[in-house]
Amino acid sequence: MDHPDIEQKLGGRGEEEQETRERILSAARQLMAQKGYKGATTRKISELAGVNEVTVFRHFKNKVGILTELLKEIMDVREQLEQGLQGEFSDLKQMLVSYARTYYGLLVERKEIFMICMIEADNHPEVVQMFSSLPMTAVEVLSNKLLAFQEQGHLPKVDPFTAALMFVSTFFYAFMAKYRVNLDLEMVEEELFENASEILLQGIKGL
Amino acid sequence: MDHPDIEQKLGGRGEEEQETRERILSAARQLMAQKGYKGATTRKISELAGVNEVTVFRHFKNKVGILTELLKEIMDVREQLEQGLQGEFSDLKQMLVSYARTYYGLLVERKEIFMICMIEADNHPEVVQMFSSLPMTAVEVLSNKLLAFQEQGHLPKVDPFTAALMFVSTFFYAFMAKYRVNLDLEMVEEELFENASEILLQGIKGL
DNA sequence: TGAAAATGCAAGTAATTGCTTGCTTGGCAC
DNA sequence: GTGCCAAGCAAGCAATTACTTGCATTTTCA
Repeated sequence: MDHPDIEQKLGGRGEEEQETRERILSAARQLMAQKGYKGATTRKISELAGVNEVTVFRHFKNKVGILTELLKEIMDVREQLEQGLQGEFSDLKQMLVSYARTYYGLLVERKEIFMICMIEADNHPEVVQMFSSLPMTAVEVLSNKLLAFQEQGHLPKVDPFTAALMFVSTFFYAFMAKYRVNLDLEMVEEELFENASEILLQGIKGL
Repeated sequence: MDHPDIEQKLGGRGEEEQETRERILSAARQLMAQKGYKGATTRKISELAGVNEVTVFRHFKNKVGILTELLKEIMDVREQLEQGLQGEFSDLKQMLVSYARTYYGLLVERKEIFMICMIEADNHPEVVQMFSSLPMTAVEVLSNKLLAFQEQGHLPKVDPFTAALMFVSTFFYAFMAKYRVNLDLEMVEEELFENASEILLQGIKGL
């Protein structure tokens, strides 16, 4: 038995095993995002996963073990963001729209984990470290790109950091409103990407 | 004894009493913001407040009683935001800077309560209602103001909602970064207000 | 089929948590 | 003084929580 964290699927079987483990993780992910770490009791997790509570402890050393496992899911954020900026774009606006899509998509895709991070920031130091990576990474990556544009003479002298911050914040806010506060923004996401990109480029005073 | 929520300071004394009550509230505010509602145990609250645990229950019916009391502190947000837009401004930029100051100041002033709301959104329905007021109210208020400007012909046809969302998000993000994730933005707030207002108006492509 | 591995079930444990009760103490007003 | 009221103190209580142990049962694969 021990802790099968190491063995992946060595023997013939391992599918069922991963299935159970995955169900536990999924239940924990959902509950912790909703109720917080403390609110997600091991009993509730096991019930939602449809397994006995003991099984949870057979798969994970303890409750924090589950959390740390979940946290691994946001490790590769920076890479993904940078990758989203690799391609060639017809113009600056297309790049911004694309970046918005990537970032917002990333948030939605892992909404539970991000919620957990938001909620548990102060309680688990590991979380802070992991979490701080995302919001500022997103700003940094875009900021650097804008700076590059600027140095090529394609942009006048505005503060690229502030610009990046404004842009990224917008989608974070929209994300939070929709998935945390359950507010309807009354706006299609794609439309928001377009509008925000336009405004960031031209300003509201227009040309 | 009962619950002195009603009696304010009728008799001669009542100062000491309010003092204790205030210390309890303050401790709870701090702890709940840090550790969440569950993490802020009544024992920890009493310790931080420097009173006996029983005293807590002499002042509040139960633990939720403390929370609901704290939540009252964000009821008047809309008014304050609208008030901040009442005065006369020399130009649009000054108005934006002023609005940014008001909004950000509001967040900082009541950071603990807002943190509690963020954390506890799903667990306490009353919280959701209270909380949803702020973020979208801030957007709405500004959005309406921009719309008015637009109707007066002072602004071209951009989506005022998106513009307001971008603007408000920026300071919310900055606030979260500083007070939740403890990230240093390496930027003076006042400078951020200026830069963001400039960008919102002119865009990064400049005139 | 048969051994091994994974899961279920029953029960329990020590710690924590929200909250109560009964009693004492100390300060203020009359 | 005397009576009142807030607060402290000691103790406890019932529920919950993370986690364990021992054993029976099922599933899987060779």
